[in-house]
Amino acid sequence: MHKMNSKNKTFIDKLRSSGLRPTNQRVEISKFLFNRKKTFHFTVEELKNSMNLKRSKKISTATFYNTVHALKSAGYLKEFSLENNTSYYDTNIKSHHHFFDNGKVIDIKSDKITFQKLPDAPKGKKIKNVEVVIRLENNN
Amino acid sequence: MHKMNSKNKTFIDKLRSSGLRPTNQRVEISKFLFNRKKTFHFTVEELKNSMNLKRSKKISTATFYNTVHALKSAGYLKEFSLENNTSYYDTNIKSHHHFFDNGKVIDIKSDKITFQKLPDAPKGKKIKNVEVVIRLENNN
DNA sequence: TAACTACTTTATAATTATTCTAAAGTATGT
DNA sequence: ACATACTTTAGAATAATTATAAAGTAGTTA
Ligand SMILES: [Mn+2]
Ligand SMILES: [Mn+2]
Ligand SMILES: [Zn+2]
Ligand SMILES: [Zn+2]
Repeated sequence: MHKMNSKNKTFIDKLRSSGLRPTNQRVEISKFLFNRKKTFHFTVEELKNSMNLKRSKKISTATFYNTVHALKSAGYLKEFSLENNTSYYDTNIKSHHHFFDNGKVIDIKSDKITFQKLPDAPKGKKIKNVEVVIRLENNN
Repeated sequence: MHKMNSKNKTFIDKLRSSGLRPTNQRVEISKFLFNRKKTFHFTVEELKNSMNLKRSKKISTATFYNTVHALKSAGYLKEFSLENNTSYYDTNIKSHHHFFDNGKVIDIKSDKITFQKLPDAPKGKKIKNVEVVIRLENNN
């Protein structure tokens, strides 16, 4: 028994177009991920904790993992890594750059960085994308 | 009871200067890591397997982890991440760039990439380093 | 609407990478 | 050679993730 407003329509389409039944859990997760103005960078554990905190009926860990993987396979999420052993996900699926500031991740739009010189791909290979990480530290 | 040639001297100094006693295990690992012409990128598990394969007396997993961490803390190794949840280490400790080609990592010297435009650091922050990953795919 | 079936969720077990623990072994100074 | 602090090691513990399989639900279809 759940209501459905026009806002949710988008997510339902996103899910259906990925061959995923728009179950309650999936719609809720999609809403949480995509219904925001700024890019969202997260781990599955963070996603689970922040969503389940507010819910009486918790969504299971497995469903968070399943849904994030499905959305990634469908091309709605991008995976990346910091230097620990946890997967991060990015709601910005376009090729782009990042500031890394002590575990905090900030997007840099692709056109904010341009190259003067870039190496050629080794023979038999071609460049798929070029992504830059700018690591930050505090002044002084 | 172990012999010691002049080749090992370097590694012993490296270890001593890091406050580490040059035990047999640490010297062997250092030799394996640093006694090569090209940069070496590896996971602890890979290191352990390739070294222990050739040895009758195996070095323990804990010692591989301990030694790699110690060498990293001493500044002789750099840690980085691909998009799985495993730590990689790099014997090239200078800031530099990489090609990523299906799990294979290739160094790009810093001066092979130069920038035309780079964003400013957010206020209160400064740039520590800028590293580029060029992802490759096969032609056609 | 009832029934059917394939897909989904979930609790729980398993796996992988890594770290911790504490006992036995070793390097270094005296 | 002795003492002592540092090291190695097997094995237990932890964290992130994936697998399993039983119970539940969505999208048909009758
Ligand atoms: Mn881990
Ligand atoms: Mn893992
Ligand atoms: Zn991003
Ligand atoms: Zn490198």
